[in-house]
Amino acid sequence: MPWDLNSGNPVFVQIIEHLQDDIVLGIYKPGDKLPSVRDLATDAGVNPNTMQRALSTLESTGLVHSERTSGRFITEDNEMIIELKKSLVKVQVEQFINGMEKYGFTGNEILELVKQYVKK
Amino acid sequence: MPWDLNSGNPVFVQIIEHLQDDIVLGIYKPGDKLPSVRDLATDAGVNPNTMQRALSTLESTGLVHSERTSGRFITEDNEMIIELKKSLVKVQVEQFINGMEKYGFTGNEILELVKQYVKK
DNA sequence: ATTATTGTATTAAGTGATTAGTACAGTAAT
DNA sequence: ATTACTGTACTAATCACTTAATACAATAAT
Repeated sequence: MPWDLNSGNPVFVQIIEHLQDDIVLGIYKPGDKLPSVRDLATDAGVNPNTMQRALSTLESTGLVHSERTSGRFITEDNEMIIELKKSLVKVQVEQFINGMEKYGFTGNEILELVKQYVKK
Repeated sequence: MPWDLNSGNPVFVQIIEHLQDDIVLGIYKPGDKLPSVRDLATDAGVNPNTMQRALSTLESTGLVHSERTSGRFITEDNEMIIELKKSLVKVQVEQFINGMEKYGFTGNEILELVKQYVKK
């Protein structure tokens, strides 16, 4: 049985995740105009091509859209953003629990662990 | 401020993680002989060179060691394995909680979320 | 009108990871 | 002794990602 070897994280993917987080966290709000590709690239410390790739890929999800020459904007669909957050949280929690169960921890043991680490 | 863009996961790194998990889970026990580089490569579905790279890298941690021509073996130091497991668990829990807190969840909310997902 | 800014497109080069193929020397099994 | 297996070494080719540099057309700002 082949192992699972599909967690490569290229920079442009990490950029997408970063932008998704910013949107979900409300740093960018529905309808907001994003900084230009070039400015974002400078902020992130990456090549404009890489930022362009991240943005145009992110675009295919509908979360952002570009107005050819006036800029790029966050979706006005607040429900989409809320759903994205739910989805991101769900994935993160499930991955965590799966990982812990793989190590042999029971549900209660996982809860105890989280309790311990939360109190710091 | 530059973004944090350092989570690339090449295959040989994922192999290391996979092997660490197998050791921590007791699939390989202290002193056990590992399958040959070529067999492991076939198992994993990767090139022998890639497996060799993963193994020789893992070697530098002391978790495994090679006897030139007779094979490669898991450390007999059981304490090292226990410590590795603790460390892996700690990293996973902390990363999870940090991620959740970034999304604005409080300690109690995180616990509630875990509780929900654990019961499935 | 002129200028700056926008997203987008294109070509080229460089880098790291991976695969492929081959080879060598030492040990184990027979 | 012979054979098979072991880790290891080496070169070459390929691929995806990234960077670099440049260019174009449409809009915004002046």
